[in-house]
Amino acid sequence: MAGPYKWKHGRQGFFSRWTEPRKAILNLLRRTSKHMSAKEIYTSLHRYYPGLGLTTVYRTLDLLARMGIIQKFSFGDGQARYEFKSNSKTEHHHHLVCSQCGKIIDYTEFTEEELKLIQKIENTLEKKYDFEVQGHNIEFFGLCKDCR
Amino acid sequence: MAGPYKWKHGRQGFFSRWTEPRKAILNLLRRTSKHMSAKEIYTSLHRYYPGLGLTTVYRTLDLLARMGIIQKFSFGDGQARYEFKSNSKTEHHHHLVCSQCGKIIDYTEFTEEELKLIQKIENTLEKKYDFEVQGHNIEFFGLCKDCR
DNA sequence: ATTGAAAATGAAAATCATTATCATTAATAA
DNA sequence: TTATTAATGATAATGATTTTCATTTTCAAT
Ligand SMILES: [Mn+2]
Ligand SMILES: [Mn+2]
Ligand SMILES: [Zn+2]
Ligand SMILES: [Zn+2]
Repeated sequence: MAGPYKWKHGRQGFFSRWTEPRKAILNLLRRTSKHMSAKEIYTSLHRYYPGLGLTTVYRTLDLLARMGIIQKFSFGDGQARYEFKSNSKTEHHHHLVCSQCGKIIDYTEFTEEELKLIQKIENTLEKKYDFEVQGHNIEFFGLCKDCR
Repeated sequence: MAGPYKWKHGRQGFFSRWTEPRKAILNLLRRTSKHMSAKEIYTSLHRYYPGLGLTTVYRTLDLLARMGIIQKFSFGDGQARYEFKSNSKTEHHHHLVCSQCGKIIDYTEFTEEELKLIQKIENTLEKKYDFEVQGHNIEFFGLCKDCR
């Protein structure tokens, strides 16, 4: 009896095969500027990959999120939304969410002041609450141009 | 045939009767420091109000949120959570969310610097995006003391 | 006190996003 | 090739929230 099989494991042992569905889903999120839900991703890709199933979309999104490649958000409209997570700090951004129509606007204009303060706050929190800060979600909600 | 009936309308025309279930739900949220879900509120109150239905809890939470008395949150654990919204600025707070166990910690220690900067950012956003800011959600996520 | 319109309620059914099952297919080390 | 595991997708199950609908409650007008 042979010993256990060995696999070329994918990045960080999260998966072992970089398949078509996975590529397609990540590429879509890479390209789009939208904050897409699983259903939207499925509908968008199903056109080119008729075999693709919604289950695989959910599984892949979970996988990519666990790997830290994409970020999952709950904006409060009942479905999770995802976006590609750039590793460059300059592309980090926050959100403006219209509480009327649900539109989401990316907000990227950070001042030095802002960046420093956030860093300072995170340090304070780590000490005060013995909490390891991994990231933050900052959103401003209100009424967008069209919903005023 | 008499003309249309006239009603003493409740605050801002959102409702017309300040009933027992409504009082009970608001009072619970007023007292607790937790961030409770509809189900949790239902379970907690059902003990004292055996007639209370989960549907009424959902309806009342929606009502109170629309009135601006409570705030609805989506922390990403699959169910909405609610908390009483103090009108005093000193009680405004942000959240630390443990991505492992879901624990939510209120964070209230704001510096002058922090408050001013947030105000400044909101003003910038209003102009730049023609967006009427009504509030913000700021959360830091990571690992709590027990989950490190 | 009685009446009748409208509001509020709760049980049950419906909806909708997400997850679990399971049988099938694809990939690949041996 | 073959044996073994990974990946997939159809389907069923789950769980939170909403909708429907029949009943009860409230209250202004009589
Ligand atoms: Mn974004
Ligand atoms: Mn809180
Ligand atoms: Zn809008
Ligand atoms: Zn924790």
